[in-house]
Amino acid sequence: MFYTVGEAAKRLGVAPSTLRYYDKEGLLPFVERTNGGIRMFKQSDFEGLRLIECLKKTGMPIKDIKRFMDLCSVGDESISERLEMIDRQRERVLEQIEQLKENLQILDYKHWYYETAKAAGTCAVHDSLSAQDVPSDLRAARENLEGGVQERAKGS
Amino acid sequence: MFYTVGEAAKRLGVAPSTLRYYDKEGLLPFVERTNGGIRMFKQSDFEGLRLIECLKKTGMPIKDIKRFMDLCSVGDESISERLEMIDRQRERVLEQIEQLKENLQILDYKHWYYETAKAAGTCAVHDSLSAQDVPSDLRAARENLEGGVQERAKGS
DNA sequence: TTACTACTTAAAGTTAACTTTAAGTCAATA
DNA sequence: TATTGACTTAAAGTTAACTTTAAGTAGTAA
Repeated sequence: MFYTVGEAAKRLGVAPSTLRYYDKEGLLPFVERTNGGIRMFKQSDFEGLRLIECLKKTGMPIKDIKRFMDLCSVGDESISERLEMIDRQRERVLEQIEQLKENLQILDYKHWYYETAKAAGTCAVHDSLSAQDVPSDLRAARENLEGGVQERAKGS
Repeated sequence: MFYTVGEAAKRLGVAPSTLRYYDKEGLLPFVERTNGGIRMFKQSDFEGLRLIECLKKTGMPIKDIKRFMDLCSVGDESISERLEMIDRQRERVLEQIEQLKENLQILDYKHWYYETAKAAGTCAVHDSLSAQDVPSDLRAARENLEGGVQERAKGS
């Protein structure tokens, strides 16, 4: 029912040194030790580790994750603050997704750009193309990419 | 019609040292200089910079961005390879979005968890709750978070 | 011509998040 | 009891992406 640091690391797909580092940074106050000082990860510890993974993957720095874990340790009096941290992180994730979607549009435009150039054998094919030659769902991204400041004279 | 490094940095919302660093790393081969050696950013340079921003924000390392810029410099013979790089990056972005959405679900569950705990004044309220007490759209996230390995005896 | 501000480079410094190393300990097996 | 492999800590090393510093140059305004 218990895992050593190596077994826990394998189960989580991280290096043992990573778990020791997290422990040293105070992210794993819930992990107990044997008399000999060896860490014993129990089933329920993996729930905390899964949350840490979630916070890390959504860009929360180690220090802030430690803050959250400290709040968990003090008990019920910190519920409101924990809720606030979760809500702030949720909003950051929504922003990240929006940002990625916007950048995805630019990559979609570039995909079309190079597909078209590849078919023509040269990027110069785009010199004679205007907005209506660009697939409608990519026009906004093209504007975004090119700054939309000035219109290039076509066919000149 | 030209920008110094400081003006370009301001327009892009980055530090001048960042643009100098990018230039040193070979990301800005298109930026020209005055006789005196001062960088002159022209309108069209901002298109390249916008693409660099896109690649950076989607997690591409500086080295790979340099690779892409080098490909741009060689001309039409590198179109296919540039297309491949764009396509690979597109897929990474789709993966990132999926990952973020999954982690968002966990945060949504935690939001509900702490809202409920806050209302009850204690996290212990969750000890007496079972799967059907969890909003249906959050059950999957709860399973994900708790590993779903074992069912806790209720009310014991 | 003298200030003055922003520019230049090279090199060193910073930060986050690990990873590696060194020296030693624990626990199970031959 | 001795060996083996995984564990322990502290401290140093790594990497990416900048930022800062130092020493000097460019270009403009008085």
